[in-house]
Amino acid sequence: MHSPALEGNLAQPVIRRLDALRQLSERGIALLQRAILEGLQRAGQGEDLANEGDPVDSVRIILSGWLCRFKTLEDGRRQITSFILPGDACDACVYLLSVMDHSIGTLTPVIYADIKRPVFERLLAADQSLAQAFWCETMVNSAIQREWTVNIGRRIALERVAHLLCEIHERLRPVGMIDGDSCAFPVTQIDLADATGLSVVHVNRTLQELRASRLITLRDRTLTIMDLRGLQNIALFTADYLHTKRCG
Amino acid sequence: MHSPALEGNLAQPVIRRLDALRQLSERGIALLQRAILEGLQRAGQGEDLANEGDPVDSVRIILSGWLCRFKTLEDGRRQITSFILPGDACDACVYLLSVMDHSIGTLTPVIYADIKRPVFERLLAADQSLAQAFWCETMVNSAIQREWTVNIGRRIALERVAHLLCEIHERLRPVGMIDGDSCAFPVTQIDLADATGLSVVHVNRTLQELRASRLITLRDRTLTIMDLRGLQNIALFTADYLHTKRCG
DNA sequence: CGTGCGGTTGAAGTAGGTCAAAGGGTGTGG
DNA sequence: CCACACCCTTTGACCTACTTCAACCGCACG
Repeated sequence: MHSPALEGNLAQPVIRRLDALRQLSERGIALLQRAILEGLQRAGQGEDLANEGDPVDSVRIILSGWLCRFKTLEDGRRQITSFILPGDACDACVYLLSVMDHSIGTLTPVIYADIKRPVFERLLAADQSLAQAFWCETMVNSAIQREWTVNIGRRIALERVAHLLCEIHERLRPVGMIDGDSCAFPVTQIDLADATGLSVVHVNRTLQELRASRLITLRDRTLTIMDLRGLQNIALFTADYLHTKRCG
Repeated sequence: MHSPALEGNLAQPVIRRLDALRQLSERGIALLQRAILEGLQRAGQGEDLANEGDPVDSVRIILSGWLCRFKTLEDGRRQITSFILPGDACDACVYLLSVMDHSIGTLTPVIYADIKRPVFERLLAADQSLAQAFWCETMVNSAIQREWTVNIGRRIALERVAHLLCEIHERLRPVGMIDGDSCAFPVTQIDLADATGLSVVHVNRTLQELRASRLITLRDRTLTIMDLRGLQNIALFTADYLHTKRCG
């Protein structure tokens, strides 16, 4: 686990993700890679990396594993506001706000880099392409959050679940986590319900409908999209909001 | 309208907003004020300032008037994803994405400053406090968007509408647009429905319920919150996510 | 071998949607 | 100055997509 080769691989998803948004300079890549290796951390499944109210003083970059942001109402109702996938920088900039207004929990074991704020700021100052890539990432996250608002506000259950699956599929691709038409999908139906604003029971029935329509298979934490076009159609999905083209 | 005094006043909401997030330097204020005055624009009510797919090459800072961001599905369903209030910088950073993934429409006549990207970037480079304030603003907007996800996903109609009213009230305060317990509220029930993910009919009945509970008055585009604590209670509202304390 | 979690099923209830029509205010054109 | 049109609001009746409750199943794990 501590051979240079393996460690180099660890940073791959992040670099792929950022480089897809904004071409990184060689120097930027090297600096980033070093910062990542110096801040390596692990967390188990079902842990909360941060809670509402916590002070924020570092940036976390996810190297492997899935997480989710969520908020909980006083009476226990829970809403997942986004999924954080390998290569995502969670809180690249949230730290500007000093205090967490939401929580972050792991859905799987996770390997991440914890980069202290001053280190991160030096990183951005040292390489313009890195700074721009991180800002782009932040803006894409905002765009995703807007789309979730639309999804939950105006799509019916079937469209809503389908849309979420399309989004995750599309986001996993650039970081190389799609294998054919399948991908890991470590999200329980409970999580899916909390992410879509539906009840577990209804998510269950909705998934069955998607399966019955031969659009997807979802078993043993593996999602297979059998008919991507079909799924996108019923989801009213267009990938524009993910801004996968290079920006800036 | 073109006396220096009046023009100075125009920029007030923006400066108050940004300064509340991150104390601005004298120099920063002066630079910002100049950039604003050089880019003054107007728009009428019901105009779209930008549409999905449009290229983005400037930042708009709202000096007076209300706008909303929204997305429309193919079949006409519409979701407002946020309200843009006086003092807000719409797209302070969205321009990084090059293409709009949503539209922006006016709810009232609007006065705004259109600042071209290179000018804006020079502004940020010239004064650190301005740069930080704008980034903070962007992060607060993300936080608001997350809360909307929670609102629409997990709150019932009554809570949801109440929460939206609380939020707007709270956001108008720092820019000095609250008069006692009243404020302008140029949002139709149609808009309210599109913002909350409800139907117009149900928004209407929900408002009546809030009125019957003597929590609010809403007539002639004026909102009066008669019992703020009560409204916040049923909305499960806490202002934390608005990060009104200085940050950074 | 129990215990607990996630998934599945059925039955019954309800929050909120849809449809349709009517009322009030305002602006416009004849 | 009236009439008409348009937009927003309001109301009533009916409908349904989704929730809730409750139970059961299968599987992994201690």
